[in-house]
Amino acid sequence: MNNNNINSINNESGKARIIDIARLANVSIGTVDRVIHNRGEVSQTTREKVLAIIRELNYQPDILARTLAKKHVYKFGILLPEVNKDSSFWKGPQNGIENALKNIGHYNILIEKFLFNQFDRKSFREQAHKLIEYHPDAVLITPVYYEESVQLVEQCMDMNLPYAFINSNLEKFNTLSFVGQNSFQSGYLAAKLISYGLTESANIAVINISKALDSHKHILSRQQGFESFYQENSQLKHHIIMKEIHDKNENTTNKILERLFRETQKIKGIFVTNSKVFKIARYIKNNGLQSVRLIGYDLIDENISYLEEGVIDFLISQRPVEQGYAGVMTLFNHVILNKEVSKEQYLPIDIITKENYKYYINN
Amino acid sequence: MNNNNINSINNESGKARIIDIARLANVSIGTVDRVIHNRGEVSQTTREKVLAIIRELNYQPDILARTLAKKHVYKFGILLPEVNKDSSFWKGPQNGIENALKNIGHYNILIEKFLFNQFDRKSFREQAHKLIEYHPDAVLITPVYYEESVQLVEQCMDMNLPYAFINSNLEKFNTLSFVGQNSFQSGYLAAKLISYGLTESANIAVINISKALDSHKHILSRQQGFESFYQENSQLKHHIIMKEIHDKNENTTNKILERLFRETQKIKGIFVTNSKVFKIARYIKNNGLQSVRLIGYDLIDENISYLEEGVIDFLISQRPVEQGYAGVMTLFNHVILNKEVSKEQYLPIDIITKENYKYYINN
DNA sequence: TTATACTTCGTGTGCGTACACGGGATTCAT
DNA sequence: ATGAATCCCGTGTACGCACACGAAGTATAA
Repeated sequence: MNNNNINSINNESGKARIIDIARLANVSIGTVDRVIHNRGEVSQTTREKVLAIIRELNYQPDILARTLAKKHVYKFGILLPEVNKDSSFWKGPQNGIENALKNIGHYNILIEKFLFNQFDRKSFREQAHKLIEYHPDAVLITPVYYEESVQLVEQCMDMNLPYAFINSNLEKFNTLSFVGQNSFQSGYLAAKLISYGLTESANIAVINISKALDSHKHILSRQQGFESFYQENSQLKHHIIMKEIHDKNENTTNKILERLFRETQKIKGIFVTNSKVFKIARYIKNNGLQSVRLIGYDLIDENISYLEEGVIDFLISQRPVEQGYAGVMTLFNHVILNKEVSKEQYLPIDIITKENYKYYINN
Repeated sequence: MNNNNINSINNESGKARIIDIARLANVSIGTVDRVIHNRGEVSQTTREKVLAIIRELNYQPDILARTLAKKHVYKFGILLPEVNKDSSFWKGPQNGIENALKNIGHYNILIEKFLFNQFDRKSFREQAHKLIEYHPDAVLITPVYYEESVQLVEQCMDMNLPYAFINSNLEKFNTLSFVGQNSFQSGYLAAKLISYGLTESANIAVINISKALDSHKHILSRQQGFESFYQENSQLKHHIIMKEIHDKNENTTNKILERLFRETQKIKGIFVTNSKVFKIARYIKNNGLQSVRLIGYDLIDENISYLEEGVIDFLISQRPVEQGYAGVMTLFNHVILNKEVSKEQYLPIDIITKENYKYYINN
């Protein structure tokens, strides 16, 4: 009549439970629990017997029941730049973080963001300090300043805290994972796009716009990727001119550009190595310069209108939302699910144009 | 000493539980449960009192505890084309489905795929029948054949089964959601890419390659989008030639192409409206045709080598993996989480080149 | 031997929800 | 007034796991 087969070793769903292991090992669930969590107080023989059965049944703890039973609230600390008036780029990762939280929020997870001023080394240091004091269970870092990041990472290692990087990488550290873009290849792609169908000989400008002198490593990689393309395609007869702009105000920028266009004829293309491409676009539009191919980075609000008007031809997107999302999910997979996570998560190098940008704007 | 405040209305985490509602309403949790699940056997007054408190506390059931307690296994039935030797495109959605299952598999979810032969209407009908007999809790449909899809959808409506579409849409039905690409806009973008930097006057061929006469609606939209771009940019002096190829064997295809190139001079660009672009690429490569810009759809294995070699300039990707993923997640959000899902989920129109394709290949 | 300490293990309770079961209260008919 | 039927509702158990508590067993010393 009733099929409550109490002696069944597995339940009908086929998934092994702690009680199944316990029965097979002739011990109680308490003992199995101690073995699973390495809590000691188990004899060597029992321990091995239980472990063998766990392996044999390929036991995977039920994550729902575990979360429900465990009172612990996991805390993720995230160090990333605040949204500033210069660029809305960092809204992306923040949205991605929120999206991730919506997906995994059921699992007793608390996320605290520590936002620093991208252009202020001291602010980075302060927020890093607060991050540590927060006593998180895992950490996501945007390593903007090298030395300070190294220091932070070393603290994490001392405290046995898992950490991952987004947007840029500190390669020499054994991080859980890096989530971002291959900067070199994105620059390489930019060169391809700018040269595509440009058969005549031409001058191409590469412009670095930055606040301070220390251009970030991935900015440099973009530039190198760009140059690498032209080294491999020397038949193109394109000549590259490098230009650094330390971005104080619009006036200085304009003067530098005036001089550039005065001194160099036939500039057919400009590659801006970061999201500040709208500043160049503004100049081009105001001065009625036609037929200059312009390419830069990131689908931020400031760039969209110039993309719409055709002043900017292409934007390369780093999938900012996905960066935040994948960063959080990486911590989650490692800390809560104990899953393997891949060390390098290179996100696609999206090509954005006037015709497709609308479908890249989410949240 | 101990702060087990038994009379606390909310627990420290701030989330309202059933027991909190019960206490506030002076009833037992059983009654609250009956109200929540509309099981009747509750007086009108109590029911309203409980509902009021539920609203006031903004009670959200704990999805983990719910899943744990409920024995029901949710079944999702998915109707989609099998991977065939003509194209590996449908591997993408299948991988996406697997990915989704890995994410939400803890929630007692069973996914059954019903695979039909894309070129066989009868096979579609049979699998649709099996799908219904499977008695799923929700359904994901790739509506390849119109009449049969309509019939299937009507059955779903009769059985009160939620259903969603991926890849292509049946617009007149009130589906849960459509996950796919804006075909018109993708064709529009293709025209932009093919014309970008092509200043000379030229002939551009648009080629439809299909097995049967019934070209799918979204194929037609792609073509219309392409034409639309040139109508809006008549200054380009590009002339469009349409060509239908009913793809029996390579010989027939080659003959048609031979005639095309013989009769029409100065073909500078070719737009293939689906993933069969590798067939054109093969012809172009074998006949040493240089400087023909070639663009088509989908990052499938057959196309990659031609992309590598530079025969295909661009591929437009429909994010096949994400289609499968988003499709399953849509059912999950609706059925298990009772979340709102957006009616139209248009995925980005990715531009794939030799330089960035590697970062789009996952799983 | 008895007292003490330490090791090893089983039991019980709780996490928040679902659902079966059955008990008290009310109504209606006799 | 007594029985049966009906309507409402509370209680208990289960889901799979974590963890506290304490009990039994073993070893060591007095």
